[in-house]
Amino acid sequence: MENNYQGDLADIFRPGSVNSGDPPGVSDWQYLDQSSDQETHEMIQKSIRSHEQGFGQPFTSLLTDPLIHEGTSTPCFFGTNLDHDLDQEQVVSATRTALGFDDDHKIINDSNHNHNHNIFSKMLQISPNAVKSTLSSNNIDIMQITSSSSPSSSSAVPPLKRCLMETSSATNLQISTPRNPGIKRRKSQAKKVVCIPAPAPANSRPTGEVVPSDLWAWRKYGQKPIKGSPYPRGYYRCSSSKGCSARKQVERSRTDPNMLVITYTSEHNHPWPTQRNALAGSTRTPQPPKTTAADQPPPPLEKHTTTQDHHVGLQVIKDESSQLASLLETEKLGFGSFPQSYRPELPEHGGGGGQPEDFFSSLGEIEVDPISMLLNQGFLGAGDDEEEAENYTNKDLDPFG
DNA sequence: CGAGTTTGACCCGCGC
DNA sequence: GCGCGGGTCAAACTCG
Repeated sequence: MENNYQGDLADIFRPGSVNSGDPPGVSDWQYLDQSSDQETHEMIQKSIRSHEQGFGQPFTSLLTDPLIHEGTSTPCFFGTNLDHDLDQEQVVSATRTALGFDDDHKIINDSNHNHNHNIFSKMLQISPNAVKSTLSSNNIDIMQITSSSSPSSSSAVPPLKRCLMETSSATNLQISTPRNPGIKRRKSQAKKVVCIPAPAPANSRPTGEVVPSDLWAWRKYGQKPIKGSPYPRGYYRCSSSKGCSARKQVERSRTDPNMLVITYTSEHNHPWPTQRNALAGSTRTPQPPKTTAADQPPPPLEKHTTTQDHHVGLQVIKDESSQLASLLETEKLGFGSFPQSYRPELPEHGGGGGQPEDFFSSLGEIEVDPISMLLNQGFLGAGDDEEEAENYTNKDLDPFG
């Protein structure tokens, strides 16, 4: 049986100190925070302590980048991974250079908002070499990839804290405690929680969410109002393959409507879909609600429209997300410099394949969301050949190099 | 026609 | 045991 587990964000942005010379530990969080406050640190360290006590793995990742949704919210991704023990050798940390940290744990490209670099490009610069070089056994599963000045977030709560707040409950649900022996219960299902910036604030569409599409085909099978939250939760299952048990739940953050909390449940039992038609699995333009306004949850924030950008193959939201789309368009996700072995399975064109151009052209026929791509596919699968990994340097992986 | 979403009903875990 | 609330099912519907 081949290993279909493709890794996730947690596998990539796992622990370790940013500076490989530093001992890993709570102190690593010093670099985390240019924007978070004491309370945030306490939340983090609380999770870390839980982790150290064996209560699962705490946060796994958090990325922010002010340029993606500059002016709306600070994107951050926040994951947990509690369903399996990761091979420590898979863990990535070499972020100081790959992700833009300098020796002082300051963030490169922070305030300058270099628009030629985005979160994805940074993520894609991670070298397998680096992954293996800075691993240690007692690490913290969180790090901030880029700092954000988060200049115009309307919320008084720092984005990081919002993420922590938003995901902490989901995380806690899965932590096994003596009082809560994880037998066979719904709550004990392995979950990965990802907090991402909402493509657009939920305003014109009272029902449902504009869910960032990913390479997987998701079919919505339900939606429920959630008690205590003005926003409904959407339920999606993988439609890429029959029998795939992968599911995800999408809901808008209660504390920050600009954020989407996506909870992934179960793993895909199949490789990435090699090709998808334009509609399959996509979130198509929402139908007008059939129910009365009184039946609808409140959300409203701001108008937006959706579209399917078939050129890039990414569902985007016109207005602020077009920025992201154009970034993807121009940078092609940085995959051009990805080692073949870490590329997703994609259709070959004319027997070509292998060349970046072919790879890029193939992107036009699938939906690509680097977030989920990294989440679900990862490029650091278990059992990566170390020798192979050493063939790639940061330069090789640097789309700008 | 086959893909999707919507939505009320149902199932079931969990707390009291 | 009961009720609440989250998760899933499936019929009805829309869309291309």
